[in-house]
Amino acid sequence: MDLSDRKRKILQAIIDEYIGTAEPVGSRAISKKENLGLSSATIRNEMADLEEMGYLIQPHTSAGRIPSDEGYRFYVNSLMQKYKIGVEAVSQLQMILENRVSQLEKIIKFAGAMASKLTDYTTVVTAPSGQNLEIKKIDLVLIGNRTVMLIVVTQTVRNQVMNIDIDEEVCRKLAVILNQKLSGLTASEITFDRIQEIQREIEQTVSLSPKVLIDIIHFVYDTITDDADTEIYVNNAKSILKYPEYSDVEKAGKIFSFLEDKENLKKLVNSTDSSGDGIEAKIGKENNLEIMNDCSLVSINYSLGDKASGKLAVIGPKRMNYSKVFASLDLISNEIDKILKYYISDE
Amino acid sequence: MDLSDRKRKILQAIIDEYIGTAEPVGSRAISKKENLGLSSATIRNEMADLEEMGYLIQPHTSAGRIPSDEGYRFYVNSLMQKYKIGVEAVSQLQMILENRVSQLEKIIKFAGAMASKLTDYTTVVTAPSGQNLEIKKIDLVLIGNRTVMLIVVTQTVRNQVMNIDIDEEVCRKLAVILNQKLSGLTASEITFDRIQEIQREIEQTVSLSPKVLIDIIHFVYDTITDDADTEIYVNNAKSILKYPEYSDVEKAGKIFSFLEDKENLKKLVNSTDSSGDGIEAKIGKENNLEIMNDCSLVSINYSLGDKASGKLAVIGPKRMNYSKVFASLDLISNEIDKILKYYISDE
DNA sequence: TGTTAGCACTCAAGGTATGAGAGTGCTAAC
DNA sequence: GTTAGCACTCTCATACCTTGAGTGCTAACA
Repeated sequence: MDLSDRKRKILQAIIDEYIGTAEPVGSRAISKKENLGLSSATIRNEMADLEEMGYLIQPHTSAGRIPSDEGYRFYVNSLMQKYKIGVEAVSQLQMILENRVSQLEKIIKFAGAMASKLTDYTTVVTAPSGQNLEIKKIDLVLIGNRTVMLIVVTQTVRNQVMNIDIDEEVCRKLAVILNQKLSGLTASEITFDRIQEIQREIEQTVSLSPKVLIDIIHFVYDTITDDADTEIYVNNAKSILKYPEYSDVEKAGKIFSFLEDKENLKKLVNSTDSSGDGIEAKIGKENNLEIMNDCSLVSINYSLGDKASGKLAVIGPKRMNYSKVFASLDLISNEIDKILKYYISDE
Repeated sequence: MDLSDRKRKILQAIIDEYIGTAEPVGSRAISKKENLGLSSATIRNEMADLEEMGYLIQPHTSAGRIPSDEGYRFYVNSLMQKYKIGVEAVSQLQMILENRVSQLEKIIKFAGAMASKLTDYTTVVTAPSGQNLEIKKIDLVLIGNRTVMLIVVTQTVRNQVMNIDIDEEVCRKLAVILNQKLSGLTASEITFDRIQEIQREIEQTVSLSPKVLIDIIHFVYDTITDDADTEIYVNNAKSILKYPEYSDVEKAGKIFSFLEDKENLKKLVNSTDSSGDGIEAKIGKENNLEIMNDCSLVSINYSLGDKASGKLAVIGPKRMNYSKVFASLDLISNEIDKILKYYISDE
């Protein structure tokens, strides 16, 4: 299955060209542009071979060739040139980040925005699950008549509201117990057993009707362990409309619907490999999703030390500038890692 | 400037028709559909009059007429029929809301989602400014080495992070003082003078380097008064692509860019009347914004008692179904008001 | 005086033919 | 193994024509 050096060069030239123009590329164009010293006829023969091998597709007899999914795959794996991001961009990114040590969420949103700015494609970024973040503090605040807000502080803040009939005094006592028992743990370490232990402790200290107590216990447990609404942020969705492959409004609309459907988007993004710290590209059908057949998803994991991790991904046309996207994601994820490591360090 | 009854009926019929079809409507169509007992020739004469008066426009000589901005305006002010929302939809909305008394943010997001579901247009919803919400509690939590998070609880939670070198003990003391001095107030009541008063109090109780103290004071003041990032949520942006007036990808792209540009979107939405509790429609050029020339913005204020208010708005083609949009916004804002009133009541 | 039928006219939209251009595959010669 | 040359194919843009919807005007009618 390996290709002659000449075939590789030709395939690379075709894909590079196609990425730029979105037009099928012909033999003449290649023989002119590249200085391979070959005539178009020779290139034609090679192209016919490459097509037979499955790397190229001919939309119709008298058109040039475009890369197949396999062609892109080969390109990404073996042919692609390394893209070098300009020094100005890098130092600008670093500068902004340094002045922006702030909430986790802001950093994450910023990462997405930055990626879409560098690549000019749509980006998707998910917040870390929070299940592995240490609970710094828990608070219970009365914010209205019969309305209590539970606030869980980790690197970020999660809050939830419940209607229940308790007074400020009780609130305070409950908060003290919850803090004693839970702070320092991570959400994933908190089992329902542990919470029930707390329930017994509360029974001894505070006088509450059993129903209210049970409600509170469930409330606390749910709030802490609920991971359903890990956020997912989409940036620059409109860039989709820039690419000729979506000039069909019908098609564009479908992609937009998909990008607004956070649940399925999460599924897609989470279907990428979560273990490594490398970049993963899923090209067209590799995504196993009808709507992504004409798109590629390039993703990278960023991490908060060893505690939790999220994903930063780019969604774009299959003929995206992979090398630029790879370089951008790599850069951002590295810089963000640095910041986050500093930001959550405990010593 | 008043119109004969017949002209009104004809104008109404034309706009109703155009709202449905997005095609210029001709005299024959009107004379057939409406049972006015008039021939197309008569209608034609009336239409010529209406055009002269500025209510209608003829895209080209041999086409039917479409409403002008003034035509829509007249329609909205005087002609429009009341739309009745189905009982099922209403009771469904009420049911969901009742089971969903939860954070302010969630309610707001839900309002936007619901409006876009009812109308099938793009909706925009802004959170209340927070400046008039009472501070329930303030907390200061150490979340990492030299990293402090300030948490301000009102009906909602705002948090901000700062790098500063203090220990847990100091944190706690500061939190106590801040709570004593600030809880119960609204952000708008907090002046820098007042904060400086607190600064003096801190100086007496806690030993801190002057620089750190000043940093903290600024940090607190900024976090509380910062209103820059009041959120704005966009729903169902993709619906734009459904309407033939945006089948031009170019045009659609511009609208999308605009919808992603939160700052300018806020400006647009906030340019609507904020005092009343009625519905306001801005049609085409009335928005004073190039990009909105072919769109209408219909908005309503919702309120949290008398304390703060936000906006719920629909953005759609000028030929939107105004009467349905009006009814939907009215319904949702009413229901949300009810819930919020209950939710923030203090007694 | 208001309404209507009739007719000539206009214009956009859609279908068809045509030609140019890009690109291919194949063959034969180098 | 490489290349020049040629016939062939297919898309795209253009021009042209037809069709149909709709108008404005005029003259006749109630």
